[in-house]
Amino acid sequence: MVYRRTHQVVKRLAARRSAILAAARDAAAEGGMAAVQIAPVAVRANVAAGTVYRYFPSKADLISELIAEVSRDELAAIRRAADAAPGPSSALAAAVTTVAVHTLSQRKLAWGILAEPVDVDVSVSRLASRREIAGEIAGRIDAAVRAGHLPAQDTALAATALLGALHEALVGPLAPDNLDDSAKLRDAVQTVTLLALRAVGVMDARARGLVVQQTVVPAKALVGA
Amino acid sequence: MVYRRTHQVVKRLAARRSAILAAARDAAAEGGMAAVQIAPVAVRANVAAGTVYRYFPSKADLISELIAEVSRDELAAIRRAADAAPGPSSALAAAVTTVAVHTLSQRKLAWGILAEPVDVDVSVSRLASRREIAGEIAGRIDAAVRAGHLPAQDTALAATALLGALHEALVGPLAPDNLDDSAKLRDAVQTVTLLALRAVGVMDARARGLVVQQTVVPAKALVGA
DNA sequence: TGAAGAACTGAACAACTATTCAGGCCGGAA
DNA sequence: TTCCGGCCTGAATAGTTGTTCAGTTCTTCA
Repeated sequence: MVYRRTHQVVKRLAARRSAILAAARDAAAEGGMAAVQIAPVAVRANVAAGTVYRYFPSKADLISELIAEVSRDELAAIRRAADAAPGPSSALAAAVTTVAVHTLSQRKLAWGILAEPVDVDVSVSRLASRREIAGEIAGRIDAAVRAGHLPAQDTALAATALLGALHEALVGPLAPDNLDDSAKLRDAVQTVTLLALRAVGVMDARARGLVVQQTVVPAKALVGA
Repeated sequence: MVYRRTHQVVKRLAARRSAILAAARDAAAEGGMAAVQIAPVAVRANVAAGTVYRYFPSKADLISELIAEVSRDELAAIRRAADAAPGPSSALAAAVTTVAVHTLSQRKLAWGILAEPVDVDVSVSRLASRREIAGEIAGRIDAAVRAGHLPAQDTALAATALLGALHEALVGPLAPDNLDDSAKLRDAVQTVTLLALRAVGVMDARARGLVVQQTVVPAKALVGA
């Protein structure tokens, strides 16, 4: 063997792989999953179309990894926010708010990742990612139920419904299209969070209190949106 | 002019048009919007591919009309159910239940019509249809608010969120895939209806009562699903 | 520095599908 | 019955886009 990968080469390969993924992410953020096409992504990443296939066996694999990456980020953010909360209800509110903020801050990307149909291969991996997030929410609901803050319920179904409500209200085709300034964004986040909390059985007054608590931190995240 | 359309010919043309639309609907019900392809639809409708273009200028027009048709049916069902209810809260519950039942009874079709991305031309017409349904729900929420049964709120956003919750919980990729027997179907409908009513501010106890009221009639509709 | 192998290129290929159109068919009027 | 014009057919066309691969360039190491 007369050729071995140098550390520098390994680094360059990794960088290129990241560049391709980033290019795919940018494309999705601009035009949804339909815009993630090999040729344009390759151009963005400054490589030839064929090179993409040295890093990803197929387009489906590329998209799967993109989805996994975005979902990982979101899940981490949810956990961070929820774990920092003082109690289970507050944690649930934080989790819901985080989902809302993340969704809003990259609407097209979220739409592509959440709803657009893709090959079966991709949909399998997407399903796994979404289940993780739904499971996290379900767990938070469950904690609040066990703490006696919420009535007993099918937490998995509730979590799914909550995510559906958030996504539809914030990025779906019926979502208001004038969520331009940050005041409106914050209003929208608060409104849907309130709806979500009441849906799982939080009393109106208490829900409003929890929503207000969640206002400060996420508002900052929206500035960069 | 030596040729004029006979009544019989007019009828045949209309029948053929309906057949094509029905074929498209069947295809969508089986495999989502992606399965609505000209050639297969033509085969189903017992016509040649080219004939489809004598009835619809393009595939986008065909799909637009399909969506409009399905939405019209659903909207009519919602209105019928809600108008038969004794009061505004009951009407809202009836409307929500109707959406849930309709959605469930044709999951693939609903998914295709609600979420799958299509050409811009189609998305415009789809948006209009969905707005009508969301508007109907928003109106019912508004009536309940005016009657003092619900707190004041952004009814348009609430309606959108409700639809999102229903759809995601019942037909989205996270929806439980074992909604096979009618008992489970009824459970699912009741659960999401309860969530939806609580989301807009119906008190838990009252919401449960409204949900029970709505159980009998729609259950029958599900038998044929 | 040169040989060997890895990485990259980008044009060609392949698969899929909406759309067209020249030619055949059928129904209507006289 | 005959002629005419709209209706229908379905193979060919055209556009799009994922994937391949022969040739080129770059990297490693003796």
